[in-house]
Amino acid sequence: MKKVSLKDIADSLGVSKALVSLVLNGKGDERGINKNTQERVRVKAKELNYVPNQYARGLRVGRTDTIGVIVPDISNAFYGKLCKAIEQEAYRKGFNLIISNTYEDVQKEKKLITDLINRNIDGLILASSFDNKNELQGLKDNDVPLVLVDRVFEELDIDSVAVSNKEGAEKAVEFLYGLGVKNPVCFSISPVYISSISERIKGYLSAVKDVDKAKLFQIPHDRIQEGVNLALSELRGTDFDGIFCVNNSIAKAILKASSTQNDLFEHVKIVSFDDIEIFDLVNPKISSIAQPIDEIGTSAVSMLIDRMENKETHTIEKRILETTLIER
Amino acid sequence: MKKVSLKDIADSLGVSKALVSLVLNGKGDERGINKNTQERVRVKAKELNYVPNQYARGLRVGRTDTIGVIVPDISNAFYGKLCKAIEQEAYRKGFNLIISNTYEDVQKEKKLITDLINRNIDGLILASSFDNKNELQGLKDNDVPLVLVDRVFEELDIDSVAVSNKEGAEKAVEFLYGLGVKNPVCFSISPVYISSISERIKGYLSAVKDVDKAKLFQIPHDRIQEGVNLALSELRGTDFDGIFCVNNSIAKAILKASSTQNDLFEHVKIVSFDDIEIFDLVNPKISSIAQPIDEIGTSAVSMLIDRMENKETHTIEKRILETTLIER
DNA sequence: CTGAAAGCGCTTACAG
DNA sequence: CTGAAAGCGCTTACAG
Repeated sequence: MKKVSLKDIADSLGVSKALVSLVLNGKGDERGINKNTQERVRVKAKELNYVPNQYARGLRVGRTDTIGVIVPDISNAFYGKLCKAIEQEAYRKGFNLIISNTYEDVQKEKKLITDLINRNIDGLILASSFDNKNELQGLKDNDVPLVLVDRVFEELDIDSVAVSNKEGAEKAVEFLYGLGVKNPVCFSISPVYISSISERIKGYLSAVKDVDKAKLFQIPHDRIQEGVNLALSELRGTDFDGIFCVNNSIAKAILKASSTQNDLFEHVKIVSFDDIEIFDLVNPKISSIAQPIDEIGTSAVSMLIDRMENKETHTIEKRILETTLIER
Repeated sequence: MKKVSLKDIADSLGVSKALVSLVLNGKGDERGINKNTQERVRVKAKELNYVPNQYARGLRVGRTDTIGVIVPDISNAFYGKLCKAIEQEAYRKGFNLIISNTYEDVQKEKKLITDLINRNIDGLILASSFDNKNELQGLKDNDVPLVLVDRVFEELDIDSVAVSNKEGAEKAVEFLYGLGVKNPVCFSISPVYISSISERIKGYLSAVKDVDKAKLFQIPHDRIQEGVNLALSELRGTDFDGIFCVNNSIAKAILKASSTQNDLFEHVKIVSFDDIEIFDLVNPKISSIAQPIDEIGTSAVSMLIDRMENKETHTIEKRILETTLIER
């Protein structure tokens, strides 16, 4: 049961492959091919259940209509929604997606990037875990259209979409003060070199009133619950009364901890980066800094397509979107 | 800046493309190619930053090492985790994934399937929204290796992986009775023709003691909150004292509703299909029927690869995995 | 030990 | 209005 090819259609109709190709690609009129012939081709193609071989086509025209997407972890609510937004926009514009996760593993990220390039993707949307901008420089040299999302590299000339992380964090901390909080601490996640995280930390440090009393916890990303529990036991008995969480994973771990040590949170206000639906359902109340996820995804796709379509011209754009405070 | 091809390496070394191809595919020793020549080829390939063109390769060998995955919605916790499990196993075995969402849109599902076939995927993992098995029959005729996950079609001879939905639902309802519940109702989701959902409903109906008092709500999948609110207001004042939710989306809507009408839930026990992390963090307590998501994903991938490797032989396998009751 | 050649299925100048 | 031919970059018998 071999697949049907252009030649099969051509032979059974007594015309050339070229003609069939032209008709099926909608260039029949433009090339003045007999209406009747065109119709016969289309009918026969349908009858034989013809499916063009995209590999042959890709080889010939050098385009694959496929976009690669690499994120840390698609099962994280933020990246899940981001991928959904990217997928919808890409689909609308006729592109398929190859999605992969790095789980913050730099080696895996390197391998994935090579894999995707091997597969001749037309472009790449990347939320990178790299600590080193040199890795990306290589990618850029490779001439693959690239847009960074969520996590960016200031020093590199690469298109990117992200939110104003520092300002968002400042907004969060100021909100805590507004609620009467005196000593807000920051629960951050490591690795800290990720731009989004480091910016949020900067925001905390810049907004905190008494820098000497500022407290910053670095929770390892692969042992979040453990780290959060540790931090909380360290804080117990001190005069902290507010927590700024740099992302939703931290906030979830705090929620989990709160189920066994509810007392600790009676007089503690919490605000977290990332708005996730859980926050609507739980106690203690967690306010949040919401990111415009759909807009991030849509922007990333359209910037990437722009970049693909006119590679040479076109200056670098580093788009920064605003966050929204959601009070609870 | 053209991409480097086999020919470039061959020319610059004064050997043939064939030799370069052989060496780079690790067949140098097997074909007895001079160790020294092999080394020169590898060094040169690295130096020129050679990346093989997978489209040319795919065209030639008829394999793409790519698996298509179609799910209703990757931003749903269940499918997000399922995709993660699939991705990890596929990556381990050297395959990439093309992931797409249908959002329960049958037309989109049809188009996506055609798209993926056009892209010459080696196989497809599908959680289908089809109400009609004929759609899938077409796919099967097309000879694309296929494994159904989560949602299956009893009547079709297609490999599949799912859990024992009916038994899981029975377990859930029996658990409610064990807690002293007298009148458990069922919150289901429509469309009801989805196998997983219909099986869970069957389970509820078979486990419920007083069939005359059994109550089944069909909540439309695209207006869940609204439907749940409506159902709850209908139930208010009746003697219902237990809810079985057919999936996590329903349970989340109930949680949301509970924040404004907490009183309603004081004497109502809840159990839901799908175990999601929120359940650890909220009130009212929600027990759950957990699915072995990782195992579903891993099984799907290995069954698919099996199927790809020996298409003709190999009988159909409909794998059913067990669920676990998680009491809260 | 190595090379020349065919061919995967398509698209696109070119020719008539 | 239509066809013959080249060529995208690779792999794999075949020949020596």
